[in-house]
Amino acid sequence: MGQAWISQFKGLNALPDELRTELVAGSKILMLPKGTTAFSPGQISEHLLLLLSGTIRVHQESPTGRDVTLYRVNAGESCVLTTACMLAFKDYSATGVAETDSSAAAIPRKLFDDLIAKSAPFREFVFTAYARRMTDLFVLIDDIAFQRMDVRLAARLISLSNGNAYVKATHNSLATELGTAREVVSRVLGEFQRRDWIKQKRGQIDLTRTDALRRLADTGEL
Amino acid sequence: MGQAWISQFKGLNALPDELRTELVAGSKILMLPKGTTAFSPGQISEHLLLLLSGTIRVHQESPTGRDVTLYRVNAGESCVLTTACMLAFKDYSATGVAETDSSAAAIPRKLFDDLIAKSAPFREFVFTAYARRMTDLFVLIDDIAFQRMDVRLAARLISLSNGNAYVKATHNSLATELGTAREVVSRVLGEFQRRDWIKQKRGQIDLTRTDALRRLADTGEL
DNA sequence: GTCCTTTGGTGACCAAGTCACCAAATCAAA
DNA sequence: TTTGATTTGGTGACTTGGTCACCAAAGGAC
Repeated sequence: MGQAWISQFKGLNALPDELRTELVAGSKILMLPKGTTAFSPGQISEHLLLLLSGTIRVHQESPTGRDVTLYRVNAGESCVLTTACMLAFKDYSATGVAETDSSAAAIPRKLFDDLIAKSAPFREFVFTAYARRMTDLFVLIDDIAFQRMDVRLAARLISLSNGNAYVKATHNSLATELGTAREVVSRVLGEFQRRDWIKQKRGQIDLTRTDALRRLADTGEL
Repeated sequence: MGQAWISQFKGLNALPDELRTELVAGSKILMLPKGTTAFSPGQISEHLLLLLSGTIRVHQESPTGRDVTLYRVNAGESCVLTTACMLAFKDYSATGVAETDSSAAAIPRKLFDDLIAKSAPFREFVFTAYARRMTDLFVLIDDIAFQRMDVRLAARLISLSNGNAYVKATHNSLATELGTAREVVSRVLGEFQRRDWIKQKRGQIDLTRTDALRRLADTGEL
């Protein structure tokens, strides 16, 4: 496997070769089988994770016992939430769980700090990741506060389908995705099925009219 | 006024004297009269703002035309949202407006970048601020998604009162605070008044039973 | 005073969240 | 392979929150 992984991160292209080598040499490859907790509240993180394959779902458990998905980290992205804690010695309140078998390059705190100090392109890489996540959170807030559930669910089905004609998910997991209740998901899916936009199976939803779902997601109509 | 301002930021105490001097010398004091926009989407920010006095309300206007308060920046805090954009050249989607007459030290991008490179304590200062804001956003998401309106409104009234027995706000501005509709605020305030917890005047709310409000805010009961 | 704008009140209605169930599918252990 | 437990999904009644369409009172400008 060697050094190939670093080329996945276009933000790191701008790094001079010597730093790229240093980065690859100083970090470890981590395997995260599906379901592994990549980070969680309370444990202070000693690494910045750069996700090489798979996806990590970052979610938050509410004091009230419920759960929302905050965002996903995809292959080629960094898990920047932990860096704030790495340098600030504070703990965060969100949990990251590998949603599929995943692998990541783990950059130790010391190396991370060195690179931040030494390299402007690396700084830009890190701050871009921050900006990206903040923006994701703003969009999420807007969605939760102002968007109708059917619109949000349609959008989420499309995004979870990854271009396939089906989504593997239970009503419960979709409810967690959107921070709502299972019954609400059941109702909305029932309505989608009544319109023949989807077909429901146990633990799976087949999308038969992606166009209609997309239209609802985009325009909020029909 | 001289160099005194820097002592307001305890995160900057750890900086060596020479960097403190450099920081003070290289930044400008900015006056932000009430209502001034400190930053807004589209305009690329060239400074990191350290708020010396007053408060800045950071809010987001939704595509749907509505508005939520994301968080407030108080005196002694930094307005870290803009830094992500400063270094990442991306624009954010939130607006910061001075809520009272305010003043801030503005650190130019180049100096900010220099300090990040040179000083570990400065890095810690910046990343701590990030961690703090991210946490604020997580709490907000949780609130919007899972908390009842009466509980949220009671909490907000207490926090906006700043220990006084009144809050200067219209139903409309409170609705924006919480990302809800004016009618909802009117209803809940009506209920509070019926219980003699508050007295409503035009543009102002007198808190007569802070204890009851606090109890509702804390426990979600009564 | 007379407008006009801002602020607040209200009822009817729709959407979303909660509660309390139940039924079917699946899985594991006996 | 049968049985029992668990997971998943369906549903109706009810509460809370958001929207719509008004209207009325208060305060400022002229």
